[in-house]
Amino acid sequence: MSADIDQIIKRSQEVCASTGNKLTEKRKNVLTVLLASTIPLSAYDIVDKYKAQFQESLPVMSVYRMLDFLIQEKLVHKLETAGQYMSCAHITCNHQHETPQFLICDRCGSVKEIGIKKHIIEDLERSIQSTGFALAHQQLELHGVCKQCQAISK
Amino acid sequence: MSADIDQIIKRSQEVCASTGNKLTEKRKNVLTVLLASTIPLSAYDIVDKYKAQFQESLPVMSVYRMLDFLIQEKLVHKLETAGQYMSCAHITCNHQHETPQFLICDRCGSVKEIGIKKHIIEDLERSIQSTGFALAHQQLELHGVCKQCQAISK
DNA sequence: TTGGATATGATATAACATATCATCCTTTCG
DNA sequence: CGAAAGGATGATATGTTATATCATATCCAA
Repeated sequence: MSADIDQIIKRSQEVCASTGNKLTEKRKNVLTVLLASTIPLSAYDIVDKYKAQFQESLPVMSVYRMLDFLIQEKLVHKLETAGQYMSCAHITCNHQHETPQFLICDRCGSVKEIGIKKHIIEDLERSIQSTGFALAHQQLELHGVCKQCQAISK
Repeated sequence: MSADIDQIIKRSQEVCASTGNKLTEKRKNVLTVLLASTIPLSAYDIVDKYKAQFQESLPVMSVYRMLDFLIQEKLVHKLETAGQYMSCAHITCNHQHETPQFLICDRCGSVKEIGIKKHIIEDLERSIQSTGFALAHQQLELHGVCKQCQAISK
């Protein structure tokens, strides 16, 4: 485990402790698998990587439960448009989480998580207000082509 | 078929003709099923409704193909976060389509399609520009609770 | 009328997700 | 200490969304 990942895990344990929950060995391992990946993974991808990395087979049911837990602790995001999961890019940040905005490359599958500007969200909310709709978990998933893939196709 | 739906279908036929394509009987029926629904439907939902409405069984494979066609003609939208489909609320409008923005009620499943303000999209694009990412099909799916459901829960 | 293009059918399977009941492990409290 | 309770995980089955592939049918143009 790289020093970086080690540090993020340590911070994750603190996050869980602060909510009165436990980052068990297996939950920690699932998070580690996600941290080690440059692209988001499906629950079934995680089963495979987990087996390769830890020589231990995990039922997909358990992976889903552990993902639910990690999402609840805000250590992991689910990409709804892809049915995939990725670790939060800001686990070690102390500041409050902004509304996450994901730039999903439809060519290579990489995803960049950027914070969305507050005033854009505010504009969006204002634009919605007249309809009486109450926004829930705000998360924007934007599809396109990343810089690297654009360079390649030229 | 209601007069409203009848008119939308007529307009849809013109749209297809203008792109050199045909709104066949079955494609028209699939669109009719979607137009008649107040909530978005999955491909499998459409199979069921189609059977009830037209006394004819359609393979789900065909439904997916027809949906692909209708989406290409911009008569139908796919909600990526839900795996469901709905007819475009603006088929009979002549103006150019704005970036669609969907307000999805997580309680009752209803979806409201509203046009997003141009300046918000421009802000979003500017916010993304620095990363070198090229946006593709722009569509925002926002989850929350609609006005009616808020009223009920009070 | 025939031949190519487009549309649809049939079958199989992949990929993502949940329901349910059983088992195991830890914590707590008498 | 030891049993009860609650949380975490395992095992099995099944539901839901989507695609691959090959076959058949329909339509239009040369």
